[in-house]
Amino acid sequence: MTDWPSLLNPEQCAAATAPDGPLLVLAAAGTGKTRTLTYRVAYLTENGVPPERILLLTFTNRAAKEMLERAAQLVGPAIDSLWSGTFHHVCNRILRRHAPLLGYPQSFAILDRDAQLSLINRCIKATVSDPKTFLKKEVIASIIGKAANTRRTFADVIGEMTFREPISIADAVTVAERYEAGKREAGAMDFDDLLVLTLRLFDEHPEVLRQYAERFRHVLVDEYQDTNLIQARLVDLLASVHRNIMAVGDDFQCIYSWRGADFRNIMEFPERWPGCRIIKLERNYRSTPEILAVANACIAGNRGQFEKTLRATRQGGRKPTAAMLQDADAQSQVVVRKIREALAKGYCEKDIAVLYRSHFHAMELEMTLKRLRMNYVITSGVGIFDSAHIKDTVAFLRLCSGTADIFSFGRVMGLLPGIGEKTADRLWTKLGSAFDPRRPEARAKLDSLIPAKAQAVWAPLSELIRAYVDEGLETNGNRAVTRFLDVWYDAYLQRAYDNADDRAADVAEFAAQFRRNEPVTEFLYEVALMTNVDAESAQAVRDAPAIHLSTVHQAKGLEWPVVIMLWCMEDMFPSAKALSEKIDDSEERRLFYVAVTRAKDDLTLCLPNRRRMPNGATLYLKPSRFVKEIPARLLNTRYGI
DNA sequence: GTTGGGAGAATTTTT
DNA sequence: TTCTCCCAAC
Repeated sequence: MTDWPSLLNPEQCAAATAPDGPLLVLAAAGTGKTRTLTYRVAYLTENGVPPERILLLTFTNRAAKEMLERAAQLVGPAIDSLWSGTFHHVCNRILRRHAPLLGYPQSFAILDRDAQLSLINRCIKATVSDPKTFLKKEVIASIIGKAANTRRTFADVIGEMTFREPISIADAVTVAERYEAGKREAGAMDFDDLLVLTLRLFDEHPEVLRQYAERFRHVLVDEYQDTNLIQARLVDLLASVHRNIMAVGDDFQCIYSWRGADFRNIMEFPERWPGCRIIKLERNYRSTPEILAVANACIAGNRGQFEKTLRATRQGGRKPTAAMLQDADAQSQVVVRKIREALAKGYCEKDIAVLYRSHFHAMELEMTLKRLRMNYVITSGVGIFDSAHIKDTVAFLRLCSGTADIFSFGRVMGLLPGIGEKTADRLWTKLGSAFDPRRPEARAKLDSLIPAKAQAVWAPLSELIRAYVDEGLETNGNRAVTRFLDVWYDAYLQRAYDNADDRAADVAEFAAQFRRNEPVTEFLYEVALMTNVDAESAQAVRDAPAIHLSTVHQAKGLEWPVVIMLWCMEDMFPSAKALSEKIDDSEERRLFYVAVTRAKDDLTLCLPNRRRMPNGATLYLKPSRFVKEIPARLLNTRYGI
C-alpha cells in the first residue's frame, strides 16, 4: 500500500484520497495539480476501481498522456485501459461507436478549420451574388462556433451583433443552413459537432448515456475553468449515476472564453453538485517568493473570483526585471544577453522560455536567434498536422483505406495537373460519391475518369493504391507513407515548394508516428484532433537542448526556470483586438498571470516602446497596464540594453 | 476550368 | 514580410 501522506502535502493528499462524492479542487498555479490528479488516479486503482471505469478529461492529449505515464509508474501498465484525453478526443471515441444512431456514417470525417472555411466559402458563393460585400468566411465560422458552444441558434447570435455596413441576416442564415446541409451530405462533423452531437446522442438515446454513466465510476476533469457549457453538461451527465466527479481547475487561469469557455462553470460547480467537497491548493512549489508576489499583484485587478493567494514554499530569489527598451531590436538583444547569462549560470537551453501574446510578436526575435545560430524551437501557429503536406498525405491515406470523402478526394485530385475543385467534384459524383479501393472495378473506374492530361502523373498513385490493398499496408501506415513519399510525393513537393526538403522531412517524421500493426484507419480517425503539442515528437522537442518560444496559450501547464516575456505593451499585451471584442480586460489579465506563473527562478518583462508596422510606419506604445499595476518595489526596473 | 501572376491587405488566442 | 484573392491567359 502506498503511503500517501508522505508523498503529498495535506491538501493534495485530501484531494487524492477523498472519499466518493463530488469534489472541487481549486488549484492555483504551480501547486501540484497534475501531481494530485495523477495520485488520485493511482489511489483509485489501488483501491479497487478498475482503470477502464475511470474517465480522465484533460485540456490537451499531451497532459493526459503525461499523467498516465506517471500513474503507470505507481500502479503498473493496467492503467492503459483508462479512458483519457481531450473532450473532443473522448467524444470522437464515443461517436465512432454510435454515429449511425444520429444518421452519420461510422467513418464520419472530421472537418479541420481549413476544410470548414472552404465549405463555408462555397456556401457563401452559392448564396450571395457579391461575396465582397458580404461577411467573410472567418466571421461566419466564428458565429457558427459561438452558436454551437453557447447552445444557441445562429440567428440568435447574429441577431445580437452590429455591423458597420448593412448585411443581409437572411442570407447569413441561409449560408449557415447550407453549411449544415453540406456537412450532413458529406457525412462530416466539425470540431464543435463532436461535442454537440455527443450531447444530442445522450439526449436522444438515454440508453446510450446510461451505458457510459454506469461504466464510469469516476470522472476526473482537469482545467475545469476552461470548459464550455456543453462540456460541463457532458461531464454532469457522465457523472450522473455514480456522482463521483472531481473537477480540478483555477478560475484565475481561464483563458479560453473566446472559444466558449465559461468560468461560471467552476464558480457554480458547488451549486450544481450540492454537498461537494472543496479543497484549495495554495502552496506553490514552483516559483520564488519574488515571482509569486508579482503574480499575486497581477491578478489582484480582477474581481468576482474564488479567493486564493499563492503562498511560497521556496526561499528568496531575485526580483523580476522590467526592461524598458527602445524597440524590437533592443528587445532581441536583451533576450540574447539574458540567455547567455542564464547559460553561464549553469542553466541549459531547455530551461529557458520566451513567451508572448501572439505568434507574430516573436518574428524579429526568431530572425535574430536564427542569425546567431542559437538553438531554439518554436510552437508556431500552424501545427504540423495543419500543414498542407501532412494533409495531402492524410488525404491520400484516406483514399487508400476506403474512408475518403469529398474533401480528401478533392485534395488528392487537386495534386494532379489540370484538375481543380470543379473537376474533382464532378469525378466524385461520377464515382457515386464513394470509393472502395478494395474493389478492382472501382479502381479501374477511377483510372478511366482521370483526364488525359493527368494520366501519366496519376499512374504511380493508382499503382500505390493497389499495392496498399494487395500488400496489406492497412496495418503498416509507416510503410504506406514512406512509399507515397518515395514514389511520388517527394517529386511533387520539389515541383511545388521551395522548402520541399523540410516538408519531405515532416512527412517522413509523420510516417514514424504510426505504430506497427495498428490499423491506419484508427489513426486517421484521430489525426484531425491532434495538435502540435500532442505530436509524438513534442516531448522530444521539449527535451531538446533548445530555447523554447511559445504563445502564452500554448505554454499553459508548462514551467521553465527562466522566462522572458516579450512586448509587455498596451495593444500588444493586452491585445487591442481582444479588448475590442470583450467587455473588459479580465481575460487578458488572467493570461498575463498565466505567463508570469510559468517562471520558476527568473522572470524578465520586456517593454519596447516602438514598433515598426508592416507598412514601414513607426508606432509608439505605452507600457502595459498589467505592468503598471505591479507595485514598483516588486520589480527591478532597468532602462536600455 | 485551371493556373499563375500580380496586386493588395494585414497580423489573437486553438480543439 | 507573407498570405489571399482576383483576373487574365491557356
